Amino acid sequence: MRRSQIEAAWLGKAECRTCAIRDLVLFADLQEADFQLIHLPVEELMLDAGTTLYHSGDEGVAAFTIRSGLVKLVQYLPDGNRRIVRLLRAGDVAGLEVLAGRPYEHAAQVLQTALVCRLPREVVERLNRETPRLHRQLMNKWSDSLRLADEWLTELNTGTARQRMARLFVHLSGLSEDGLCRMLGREDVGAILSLTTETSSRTVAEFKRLGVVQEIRPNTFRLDRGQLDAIAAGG
Amino acid sequence: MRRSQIEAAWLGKAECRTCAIRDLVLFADLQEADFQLIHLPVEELMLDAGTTLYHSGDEGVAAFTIRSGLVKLVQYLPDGNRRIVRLLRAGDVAGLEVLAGRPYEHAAQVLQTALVCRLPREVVERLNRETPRLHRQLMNKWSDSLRLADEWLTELNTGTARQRMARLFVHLSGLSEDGLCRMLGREDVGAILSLTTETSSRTVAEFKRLGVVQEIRPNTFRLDRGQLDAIAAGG
DNA sequence: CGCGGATTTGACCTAGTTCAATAAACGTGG
DNA sequence: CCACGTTTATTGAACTAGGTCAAATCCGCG
Repeated sequence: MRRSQIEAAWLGKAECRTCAIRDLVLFADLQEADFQLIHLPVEELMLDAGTTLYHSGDEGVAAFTIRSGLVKLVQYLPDGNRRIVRLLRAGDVAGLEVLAGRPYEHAAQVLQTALVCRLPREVVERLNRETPRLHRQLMNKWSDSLRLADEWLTELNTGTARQRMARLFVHLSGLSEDGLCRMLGREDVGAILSLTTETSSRTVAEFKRLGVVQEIRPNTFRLDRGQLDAIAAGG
Repeated sequence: MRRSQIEAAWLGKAECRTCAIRDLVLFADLQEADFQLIHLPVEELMLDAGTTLYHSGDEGVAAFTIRSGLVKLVQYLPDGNRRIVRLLRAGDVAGLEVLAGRPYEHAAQVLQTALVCRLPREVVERLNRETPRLHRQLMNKWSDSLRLADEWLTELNTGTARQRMARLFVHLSGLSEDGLCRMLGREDVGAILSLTTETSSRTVAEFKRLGVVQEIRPNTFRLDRGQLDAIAAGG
């Protein structure tokens, strides 16, 4: 049982002013003067796969901007069952709920080495109070999260295992620049699509056999979008 | 194919200042002066079951506060499939996404006669710009919606048909003051739990047979929470 | 009373689960 | 760099929950 070993990954204070992906993130609209309002440090962290950003139920002291990599939000059921409710990538924000004064809703774990910025709750709250320029972005992030959650339900939890898996391949390919698709571990796939690991494995195997996907290197695939779309639609 | 017959249900301009459920809704924190900022009318509407508030993809001109009744948010898949992604009741807000400048994500339809307030986008935007007191509430509503969406996925789309149905009964009973539970049409139940109407029907029938629920009058049930919780947990 | 939609029930069938065994992949220390 | 233990993925065979198709019943309503 490791608690988050976040401390180990400290890179330094982030320089938000010159952030390369600022147009993607929460501080997109901020102007020079607004940055004066940031008094607590925004830290930059490099986190390896497997690291936990926070646990479900923890009191929220910070939200996290994902600058690169991939993070999963996991929710546990009373019966021990486990569902992955969202995947976050560059530009997404984990732990928005703390800005509404609530504890974390999920556990957040790194799937692919991630660079994240830790935004203390007070920094965001202060900025939100003092400058209206953050409102719009914050609203956008909420809206994005909600749209993602709804899509997740309708796309990845509706239809046959083949359809859902096809949609997952497409979805994941959208998360990487190169055309390739890094598939997740079979257990995680199961927790996303509401399938057993066995069925996940079998379905991926079937797709390989049919040539719908091609395994370039272990668990990394080249996709045939045409065929995948056909399957996703009910082929 | 009826378009929304919202016009037919116009009750008059809402008097937000004296709203009976103001502490529940978006304008909870507003003060006397803030109401001066409302220039466009907030309309109050009484809508019968079956009425459509808006369609997916429509350009958003207003959000809606639900004051009573029950509203479903429906999302359609490319293949014609249909999922209900959320149920809204008193205090909830439909169409928040328009405040982030996006078109409606879902279709919103009334399930049980509903009293709603129509909040023109500009009213909320103006208030949001000019008074910070709305921010907090708006944030809460976003956060509520997101939590509801995630719960929906983990509770109502995970486990066996019996478990999901048991959780739906419990969930619905939470939406009415009297201890009773008004169940939805079997087709809607299917669209919520990701089941066919037949399985929905069979499962409800089984629960009746087992005495887990008791049909007081057509489609209205008295629940045995103990047994339902047991089933929900995997009995 | 008779019509149209929703619900229930039955019989059959298949997609996906379960249980169990095997085989890769991966990290670790020698 | 290789042997070894651990984890993770794959595959098989038997089983079952839930889907499918079709018929029967119920219900509100003009």
